[in-house]
Amino acid sequence: MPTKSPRSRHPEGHRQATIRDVARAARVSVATVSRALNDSGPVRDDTRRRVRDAARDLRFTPHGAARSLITSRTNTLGVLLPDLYGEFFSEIIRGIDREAQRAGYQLLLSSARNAQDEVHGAFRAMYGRVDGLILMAPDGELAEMFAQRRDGTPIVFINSPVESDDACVITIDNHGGAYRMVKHLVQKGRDRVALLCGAERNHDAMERMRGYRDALDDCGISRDPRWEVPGDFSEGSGYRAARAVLKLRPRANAIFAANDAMAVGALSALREDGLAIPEDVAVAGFDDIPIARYLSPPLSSVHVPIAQLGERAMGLLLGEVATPGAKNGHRVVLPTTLVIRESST
Amino acid sequence: MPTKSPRSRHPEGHRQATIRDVARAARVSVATVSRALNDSGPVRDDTRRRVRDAARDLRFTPHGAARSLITSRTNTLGVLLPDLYGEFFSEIIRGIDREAQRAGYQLLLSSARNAQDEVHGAFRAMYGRVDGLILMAPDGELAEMFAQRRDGTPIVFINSPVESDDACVITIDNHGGAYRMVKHLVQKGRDRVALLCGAERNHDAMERMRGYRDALDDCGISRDPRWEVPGDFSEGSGYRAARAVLKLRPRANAIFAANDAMAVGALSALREDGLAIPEDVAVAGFDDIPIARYLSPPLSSVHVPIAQLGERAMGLLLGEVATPGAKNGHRVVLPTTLVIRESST
DNA sequence: ACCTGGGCTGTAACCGTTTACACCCGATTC
DNA sequence: GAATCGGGTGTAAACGGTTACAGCCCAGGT
Repeated sequence: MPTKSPRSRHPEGHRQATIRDVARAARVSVATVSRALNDSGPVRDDTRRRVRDAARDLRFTPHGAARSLITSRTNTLGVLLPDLYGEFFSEIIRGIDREAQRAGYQLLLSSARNAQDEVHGAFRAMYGRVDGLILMAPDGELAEMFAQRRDGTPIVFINSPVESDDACVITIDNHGGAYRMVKHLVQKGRDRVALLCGAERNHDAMERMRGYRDALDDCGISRDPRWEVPGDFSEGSGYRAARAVLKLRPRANAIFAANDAMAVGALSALREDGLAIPEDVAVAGFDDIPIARYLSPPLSSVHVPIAQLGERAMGLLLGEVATPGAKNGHRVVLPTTLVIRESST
Repeated sequence: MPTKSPRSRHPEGHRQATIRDVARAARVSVATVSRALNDSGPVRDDTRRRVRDAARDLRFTPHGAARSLITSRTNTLGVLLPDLYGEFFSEIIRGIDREAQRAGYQLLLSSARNAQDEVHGAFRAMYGRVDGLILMAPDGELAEMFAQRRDGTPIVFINSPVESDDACVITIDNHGGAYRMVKHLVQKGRDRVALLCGAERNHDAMERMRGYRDALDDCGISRDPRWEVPGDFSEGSGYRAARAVLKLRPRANAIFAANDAMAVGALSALREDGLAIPEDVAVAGFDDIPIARYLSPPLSSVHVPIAQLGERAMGLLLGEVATPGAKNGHRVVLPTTLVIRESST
């Protein structure tokens, strides 16, 4: 006959032990258990031992939600990215995770295409489960909207065009990188440089385009708008964009892709047409994702310290979380460097 | 003079509104607010409207931890991976995320090299914040240890060698894939096939090696232990392993890498030595990560539906979470298929 | 006129922790 | 020997939601 006790034990399998169970087993109060396990107050040595043993025997694991409800700390940080596809995001997550792990934090991950309601939904779902948030929103409008928020949650923006100067935002030198890469191509004697553009309404893409244009202008090379072909940062779009470029006459003798994924697509389009790289067409990308050096030919690219970008963002966030009052708006711009490999020599 | 009220308002900036604030503003009880916002009970239309308006005005966001404490549902699932580096993990996370998003779940992500205490630590930190867990532990001992656990949390194992038949585990056909790939190489006339091994104590790596050996044996080709060179699944180790292979005489005329990352490293080693692929040495990998087709030459590989692996795992977990009692041990083995590209033609 | 029933609402218990506060008690100080 | 002190412990109030339960009110049936 089943007991009527509200806490019938082991209805089937084991119920997770609570702090009360441990207290009962160690013949002390819950307060003492808490103090003993967290070293948060005076406890006699033998009491502590009794508590620890009981906790071990019962396999006690403190309930995370309960703990954070009262302490209002979750030891978790949210990460909200526009996408999860490809090596760029993989690397940035890795950097974020590495730094978070070092500081003993967990990661609550979400991806949301830049649709506003999706991002807001994700944000709502995270409230009360995170101490802070890393947000990557290359879409300006969205980023600014979050920068306006004035609830307590610290936010660090990655690659987001936010103006508010009390916001924490970390970006990379898109313009400078693109500018120098295009100049390099020109110096190598290329005078017809095509650009495979990144996604629309994307701040990084726009900055890179600006760098491309400025470089050509400064070199006194006339630009041809037909050579700025649209893309969306994916391999497939790079492939298609390159195909489009190759149809134009006179043929371009260099292709600058707004990111490496598109450059990869471009490489395979060129190979299909039997064009020699870099002899017929030089190719360069942006991001310097890990495999860039392993492509053939190895891909010249604007090096972005991707993992470091993640680490620094997390570092900023950790600082923000530690000093809640300090509304210290930080702005960090990571430099980009040229990595010249065979694809543009 | 500062008020002594325990709930002094807006000490600086805004405090997040709680359900009590909404109740006060709408002149109803908290119970009614909860019912109105969650549609979880009868509420008069105009009351509901008042509540909704108040919630909107106050920017009320329910506190996740508080909610899950009482409902004992978190709408979050844990993901514990051995590493985060490279396209394989990136893809699997993407698959997991896609399925989780569809079902309205969040993801709590952790990576822990297979050190036992790290994994246990991550697990402890997740308790009370997740409804279930996806665990990838190619290390047998560790996986088995978790399979033994009998607390309530549903766990789904990916690519883990767990025997217990009431566990949920999803794997891929490592042996069959490797076997068929090696047979393919032999059919192309390669009689000296080297193997770049994966990480030690790794179940996938061992299965792939078994497939390699069985295939050679079945083809009546004598195996040379020197041609099984150690690696650890990274590009760098693939590069070094390939270098080691090339030192051996007679020279191998095919290299089968235990995963694509190592194959990428091998390709660049071969290129450095000026060897023609596939004429001098054929190369094949395992996983068929997205960039495999964009390498040059495009890489033959054993196709693994990586994203699908993640999706299916999440699907299994969602089922498990939905029906807590059903201790239905599931075992799914996803088939692998050969994708032959130029690197082995 | 009374009972019944159902729609709407409020009160309060509960989830599992942490922690302010009070208490007890033995040792030290004057 | 009283007062003080401080280490060790327990009691109970939080934290912010959900929900069982009870009460209220009013329509409808007898």
